[in-house]
Amino acid sequence: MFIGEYRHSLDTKGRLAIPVKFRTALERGAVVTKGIDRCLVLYPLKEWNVLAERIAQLPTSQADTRAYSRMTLAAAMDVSCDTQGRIILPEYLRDYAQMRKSIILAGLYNRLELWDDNVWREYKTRTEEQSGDIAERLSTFGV
Amino acid sequence: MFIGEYRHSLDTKGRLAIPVKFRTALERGAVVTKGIDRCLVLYPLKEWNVLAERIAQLPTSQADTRAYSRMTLAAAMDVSCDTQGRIILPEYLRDYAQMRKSIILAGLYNRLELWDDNVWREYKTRTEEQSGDIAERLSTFGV
DNA sequence: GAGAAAAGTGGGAAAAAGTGGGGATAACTC
DNA sequence: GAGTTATCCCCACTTTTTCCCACTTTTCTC
Repeated sequence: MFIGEYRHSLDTKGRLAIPVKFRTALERGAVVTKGIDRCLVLYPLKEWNVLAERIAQLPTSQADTRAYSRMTLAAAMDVSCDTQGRIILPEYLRDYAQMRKSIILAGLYNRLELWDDNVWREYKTRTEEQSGDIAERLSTFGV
Repeated sequence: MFIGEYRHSLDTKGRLAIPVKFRTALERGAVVTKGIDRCLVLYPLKEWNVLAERIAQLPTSQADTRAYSRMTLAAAMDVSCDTQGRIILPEYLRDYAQMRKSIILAGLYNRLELWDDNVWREYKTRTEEQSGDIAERLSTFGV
């Protein structure tokens, strides 16, 4: 399971090293896609398949669901670690997540989130200020 | 299954290279036709047959379904990869999708969508603005 | 805290993928 | 049936990707 925060750097070829701990969980294949709040999400293939299957079932007749499947499925890209344990992030995903050089890898149990360092810091300061309010609202979910 | 976004270019002969990953899925035959939102859709023959069968069942009494079957069935053209892994897009389809040189191939699980680069970018900016609303409405589908 | 091992980073070279165009063959026209 | 047009095949070039080696930094061990 993925937990913890790591900072690695993106090289000029768009490669990102995966922490060793996580490599075995991804060696049977993985998929990166867009996440909410300008981050990327990396799923092990098994996790991804569940998600993709559900999205593929959505009707193409409605503009909403068409847009949603285009954004999630077309944005997804299957990746695998090279012999050095790195994955390649396609340009269109790096653009979306405003990635420069310093990248944060955040473990979220069944998935890894990838953030540009700056975006991550901004997000953190923004949410930490509101952490009290957020906690309040979470009570609905039994947390 | 098709996922990911690829940018390839259309040459003067109307040929478009298919990403290597996808070629095996299409080597038993494929069909291109008009899609909604000014894009083209490329189906492996098997997927196409399912769709065609379903369209053929639609009632001819309603103007909507008549228009839809005409658009999809009459516009359809069967294509196959040449020895370089390219397909030829007929002129009337290129015109419909306003295709110039730079083309986006978007994997959507059971099919590939083909977009002119400009149209794709426009569509994306338009939908990204509304992405919050879309997510809200999608909750209806349990996503 | 020094040395060894492991993890992460960078770049050059080989291989693969994508692109462009010439020319042979087939089809179509008058 | 000759000429024109379109289609397909093949070759050659360019760009991108992948593989591999080497270096740096961090972590661990004694």
